[in-house]
Amino acid sequence: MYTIGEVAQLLGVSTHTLRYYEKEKIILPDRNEHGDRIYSESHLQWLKFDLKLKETQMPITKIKEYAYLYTEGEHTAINRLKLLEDHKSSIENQLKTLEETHKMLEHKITSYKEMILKRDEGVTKA
Amino acid sequence: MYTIGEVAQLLGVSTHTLRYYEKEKIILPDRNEHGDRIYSESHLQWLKFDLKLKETQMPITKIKEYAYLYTEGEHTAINRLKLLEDHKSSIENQLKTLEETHKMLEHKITSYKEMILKRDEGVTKA
DNA sequence: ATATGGGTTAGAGTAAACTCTAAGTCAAAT
DNA sequence: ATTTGACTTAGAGTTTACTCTAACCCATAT
Repeated sequence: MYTIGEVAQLLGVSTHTLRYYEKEKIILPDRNEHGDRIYSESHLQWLKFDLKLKETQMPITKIKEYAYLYTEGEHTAINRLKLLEDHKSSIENQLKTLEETHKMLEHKITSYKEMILKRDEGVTKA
Repeated sequence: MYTIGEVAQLLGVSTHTLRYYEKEKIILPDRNEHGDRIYSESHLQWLKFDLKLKETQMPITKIKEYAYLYTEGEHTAINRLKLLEDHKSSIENQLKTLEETHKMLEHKITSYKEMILKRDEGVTKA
């Protein structure tokens, strides 16, 4: 069981952000007798997953949608499946772009190194 | 040689965006006798590269910096090299996150499919 | 006693990257 | 003649995802 501050620390987000996610109904932690938010292990896992979705460019609106469907129960399973499959495709596209660009950069970096080397040889000779 | 509208079409950006990039000194196309922007093949290649950087999460400020260093001449080659190497690292981190999340999604998707299948079997039997 | 960390509402502010509007000009094509 | 696509300046507006402030309350730890 974690307080908001502990969760913030653990996940590297601010307490502001956690309250904002709650306002957006992305996570709904429990409360203790004082009204303080209490996050369980499963809340933490949920948040971690959400942050992975965010890191992989899923917009907050989609994450909200997923969370909403979740609260709506089992009959939304197909919708959630669809949403996750769409995101999987998106990730595959991103991977493609990143791999391509990675290759381009490797080439450019090699060229730059050669260029600098030749230039510096020239300087040494002069 | 391309007009701004042609470049916009080819690259899938708006003419607004191209003028904005020019204001930000990311691309500086030539002009014809009427003052219309004229983009050469190399301008196009430059833009394509910039868009790849953008797609791989390089902020516009960094792209501007790279463009600025370029205009400053050969003595900035080491700085440009450093910038590209940093971005290569960033891409490697993104790849890691995406691959991890891709795996997570594959698992979740499998679970969902099983869950839906079992549920529908139940319905058929009832 | 006071500092720390938690709570609230309501709303303002921020940064990034566009995106668009107004209001006018100019040239080529139909 | 008019539509189309180009140009200009200057600045306003939009979206996303926070981020923070005010102003006040409550409980635990030092």
